[in-house]
Amino acid sequence: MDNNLFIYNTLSRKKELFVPAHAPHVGMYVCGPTVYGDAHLGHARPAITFDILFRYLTHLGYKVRYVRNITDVGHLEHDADEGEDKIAKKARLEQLEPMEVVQYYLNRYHKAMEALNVLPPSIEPHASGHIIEQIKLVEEILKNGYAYESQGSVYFDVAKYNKDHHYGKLSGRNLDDVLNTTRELDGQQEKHNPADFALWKCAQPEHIMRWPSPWSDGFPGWHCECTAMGKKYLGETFDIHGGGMDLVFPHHECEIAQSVASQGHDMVRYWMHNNMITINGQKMGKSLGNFITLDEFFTGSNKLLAQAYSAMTIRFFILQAHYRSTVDFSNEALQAAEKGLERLMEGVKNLERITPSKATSGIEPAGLREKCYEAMNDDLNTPIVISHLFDATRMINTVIDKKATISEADLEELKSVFNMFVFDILGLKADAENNAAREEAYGKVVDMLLEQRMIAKANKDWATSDKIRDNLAALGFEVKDTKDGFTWKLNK
RNA sequence: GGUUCCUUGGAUGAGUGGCUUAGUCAGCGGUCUGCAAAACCGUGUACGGCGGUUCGAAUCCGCCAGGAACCUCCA
Repeated sequence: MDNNLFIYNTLSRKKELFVPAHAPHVGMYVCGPTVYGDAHLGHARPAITFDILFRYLTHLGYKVRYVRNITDVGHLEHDADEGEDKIAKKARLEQLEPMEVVQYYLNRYHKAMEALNVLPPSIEPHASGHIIEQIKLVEEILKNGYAYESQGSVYFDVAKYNKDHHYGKLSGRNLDDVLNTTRELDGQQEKHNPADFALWKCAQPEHIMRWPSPWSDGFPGWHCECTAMGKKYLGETFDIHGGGMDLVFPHHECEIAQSVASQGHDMVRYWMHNNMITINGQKMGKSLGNFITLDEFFTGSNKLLAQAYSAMTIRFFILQAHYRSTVDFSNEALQAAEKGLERLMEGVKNLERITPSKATSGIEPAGLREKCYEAMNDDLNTPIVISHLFDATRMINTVIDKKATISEADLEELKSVFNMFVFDILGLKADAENNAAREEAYGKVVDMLLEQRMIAKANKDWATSDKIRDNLAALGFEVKDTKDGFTWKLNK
């Protein structure tokens, strides 16, 4: 399982050679969505980023267990410990069972992920299905003296922990900074210290989602689920933990503290974080209200959108930026991505139309595979991979134009590299046609018209010929003349 | 205010000491075509500002300006 994959570890702030603890097995945990609303463009970023990692590690021959959780309890609004549970609030507003809310949005999330060609994870555990594991985690932390009970709730004792370990090592903070900047909020008199976070919350009488525990009927703190479920499915130590950069503090910092406090050491070897998608230079997010849902992109039903964008355009758009850079949404950028993707996919199709020659001349197809691997190994540099594929696309088109030739061996190599990187690793695909049969029928009509046009052309009846072509163009059919006939395609 | 980070051509977006500063989109010129389209070829006064280190900096260091994320839930 030799490889030279370097990934950026948030913990060390450096690119590190990836060496799994138990090769060929790789354990990978990624924070999934809180399912109380439709997924938006921002949610596509980690899903696609870690989909690429999942695909690439699998491609390299690792046996990857990829866990992506579903947060369906314990995620509070407004502030860490006193707000209303997000799921419960939505349920109350829509008069549904909380689990109905969860199921509804989870189904829609899965549908969006499928459209984006994001592979399903190996395990997708729900927080609400792991209450027992979370209670056990809290008990261990209590036993080790890093937590205290207060009025039925249990809090993590950050000050105590920080005496023995460094609270803030992931986010680069020290406890004094945290203390100086933690807001004083109402109802925090239960805590010894404002920086302490809840491990278990005693439920108020009106709270629907509640479970019995040694301390009270209540629910687990948000940070517990990932620690408990990561350990359950990936063990005390696993390789990769991913998520959005906005989760570094406090969520992932607290996860580390919980792991260390319960088992004496951190679970995670490589922490990876994707950057944000911005809109007008600002983070796209639920609380800011400036988000566009994925469905809205697919249908174009949002005032900010000039048109609909296919799921593959979204995927390609995201992959054209490195995952640790912010990427700014704009119609112009998405339209550029749409055209670029079309060019690339056209190149893939053209590959099948090439007739190989005896020798390769005029182009230089060698080394493409290595260059693509090199880019992937450099912290998943997908924009560079794509640029290499575009270079190869130009070669393909040159051969198609009969301005260069390619040998059978080189052609096979190009096909192999394209299939591997475009489809298997980058996970791109041709956008599916919905009503294929109907389109086929329309296509035949277009063929018929174009046959007529061929006749007109043979008669040098340019007026008729142009009229057919122009009328088709007006309907969105783009006609291309070839040496011995024609091809056409429908634009949108 | 604290912590972390960013600022590259018309739009995006890679690159972190020297080799031609990727690629995509848009623009311009050309080849091809009956004319187009597509494709191909060519084309761009880009590295926030000011200093410093260096034989050499977009790339390292300092200061300044502007912006962002986190510090409360957020992918």
